[in-house]
Amino acid sequence: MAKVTVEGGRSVEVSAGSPVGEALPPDAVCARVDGRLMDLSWAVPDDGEITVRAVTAAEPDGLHVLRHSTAHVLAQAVCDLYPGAKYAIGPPIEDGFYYDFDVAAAFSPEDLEKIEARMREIAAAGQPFRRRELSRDEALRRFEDQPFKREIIEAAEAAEGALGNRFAVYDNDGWGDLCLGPHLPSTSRLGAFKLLSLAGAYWRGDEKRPQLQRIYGTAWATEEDLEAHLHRLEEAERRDHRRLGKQLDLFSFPDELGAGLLVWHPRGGIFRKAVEDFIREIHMRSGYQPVFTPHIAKSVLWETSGHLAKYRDNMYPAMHDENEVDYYAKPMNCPFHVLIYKSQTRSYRDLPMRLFELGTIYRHERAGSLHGLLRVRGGTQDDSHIICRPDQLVDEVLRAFDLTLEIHRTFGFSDFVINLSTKPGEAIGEERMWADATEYLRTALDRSGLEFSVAEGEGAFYGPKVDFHARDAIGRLWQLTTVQCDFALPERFDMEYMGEDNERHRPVMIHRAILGTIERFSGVLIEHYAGDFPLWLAPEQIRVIPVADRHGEHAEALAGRMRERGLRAAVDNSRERMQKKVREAQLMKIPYSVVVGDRDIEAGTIAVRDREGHEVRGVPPEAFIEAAAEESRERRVMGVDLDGLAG
RNA sequence: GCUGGCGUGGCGCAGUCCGGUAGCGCAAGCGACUUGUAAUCGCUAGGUCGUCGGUUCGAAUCCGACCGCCAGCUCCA
Repeated sequence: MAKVTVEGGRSVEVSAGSPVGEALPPDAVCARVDGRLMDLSWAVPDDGEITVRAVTAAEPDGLHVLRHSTAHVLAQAVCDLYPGAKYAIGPPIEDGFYYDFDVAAAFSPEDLEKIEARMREIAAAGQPFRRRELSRDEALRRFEDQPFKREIIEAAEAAEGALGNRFAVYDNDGWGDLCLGPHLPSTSRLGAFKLLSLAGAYWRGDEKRPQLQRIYGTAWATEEDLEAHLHRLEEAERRDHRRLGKQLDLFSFPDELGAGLLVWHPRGGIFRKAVEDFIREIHMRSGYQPVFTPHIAKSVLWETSGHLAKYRDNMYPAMHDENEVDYYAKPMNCPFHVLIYKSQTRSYRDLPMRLFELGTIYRHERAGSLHGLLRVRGGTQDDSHIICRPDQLVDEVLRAFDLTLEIHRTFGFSDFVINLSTKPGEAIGEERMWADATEYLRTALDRSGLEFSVAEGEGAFYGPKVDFHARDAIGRLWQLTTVQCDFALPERFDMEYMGEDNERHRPVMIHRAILGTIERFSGVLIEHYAGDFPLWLAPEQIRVIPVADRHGEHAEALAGRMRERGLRAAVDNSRERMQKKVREAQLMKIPYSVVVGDRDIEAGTIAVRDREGHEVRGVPPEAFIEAAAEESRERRVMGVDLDGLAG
């Protein structure tokens, strides 16, 4: 006999060797024993007492198991329907799971329906997942015709002699998969699932290895959870900046320009200018100096900087000019800023020098990684290089953090995930520099009191960095800010300053971009606000709508007064009905619509409507104009209280 | 870059499987209506069907290349 104590519950006596599941409530999907997740069928050892915790699909670990088992059933269904299919790996992922296959013909969306239907049959059949442990040889024999499984077995053994050379196999109804587990007790316990998409994926993520077909799915404990997730996907779709960019007439990517290259339309231009004006203003206020640099430079600059050696894959090919040297479009602004620094002998009194530029860069990103504004080939960074003495570095990094938080707060972001990224495989500079630079950043982070985690090997090729990821309105994280520490470029460019001791010293450099690129940041803002920009960012802030043609002149006068107060106001004088104009203004997500007709002209009032459809009549025009001008000037995220204006 | 899917007036789509030289809605222009909070009615114009090449009596439709877009290629039994 053995005694099983269920955490937060009672103790049960069970006979030795009986499944731990017998002691657990029926909604358990697996058990946590000594911190390890085990199948419900795991046999209780006969001697002692154990404490176990029931894990249900309502908690992350349980959901993970549920998704893992769903992936397993996906592979089973594929093997049923496509004899000879080779199956590779199928882990649970955030919100779902995937499984990679090698099958003769490409899957089509119709195949997904068939596969999903087969999965439902398997679920309905209630097949138990049975765990067995095999020796290496047995396992190899068991997966004789499954090359990916064989490779996993061989690699696992080479790596760690996993499980002491025992390999777990989960079988249900004759079909089995190599898997550490745990799994659900039965396919009948699968939750609500749906196959979502198809994609290619390299075996082991290596582009030199065979490309497999990946099927993505999502799985949840309940139908309601699944519905909620599908709803979130729709919500993300509704916010898609590429769709909104078109709808709001902000920008476009004409084919004629080339992939990843865009033009900003007038409405997008106003929006972008609002972003840039703010960014310039706050940088000037924070002790940065504006600089301007060209878009191309001779190859020698990129040789010195190390870009041709380490960053060439991301650069556009050279421009050849007969009888002249090659030129390259710049993928970064740093070398130019270095040249500005080096234009004269610098004193320790000149430091820190904070050079700021909205610098346009060109990067030949892989064709398949381009994604609207979020990944472009030509973009403009809010780029700064802070050149300082080593003893100033920590303070300068802290100042950069402060500026980062202030800027993001203004744009409506307040929740961040922060990473300290360390030396990558491809890097320049001595080990010593890397260690020092990383230590400075860590010190600054510690002093800032910000929470952070370390991302090994994720640094830039010239130095370690701190990245800020902002959480948006629907909980997604976006990498925006990067603050990078660089001891290498000052060395390469032989940057110096005269110290107090009348000796030459080497400065250090901080690279930092707070928004990242204006393009990418704009994409994030569009998705964050779903196009409903705060007033100060809205291309058209107020649309004045005359009820009938005869009110046009009055509307124009009103809009004129708004413009005098610095507001971006326009009159809709198209020959449409007023209702149509209201609809139009709302579809264009214009923050405020102002309607004027006979009654207003007579009473000297206006009717104000926000883009959510909230409407207030009888508002004194000056009160509204004043409130809106203030909202815009102060770059508020929240709109004015319309009800408070009604007098 | 790779795998799969897609590309038809400014925008959103049908037509492509089973070749016979294009259709709808919105937007645009014109006319009528002059309207109080999410689409008034009518008329008109607009497309060498991404590009180039091939097959065919004939290609939006079939084949090839290229360009562009979309999903993924990071999560490692």
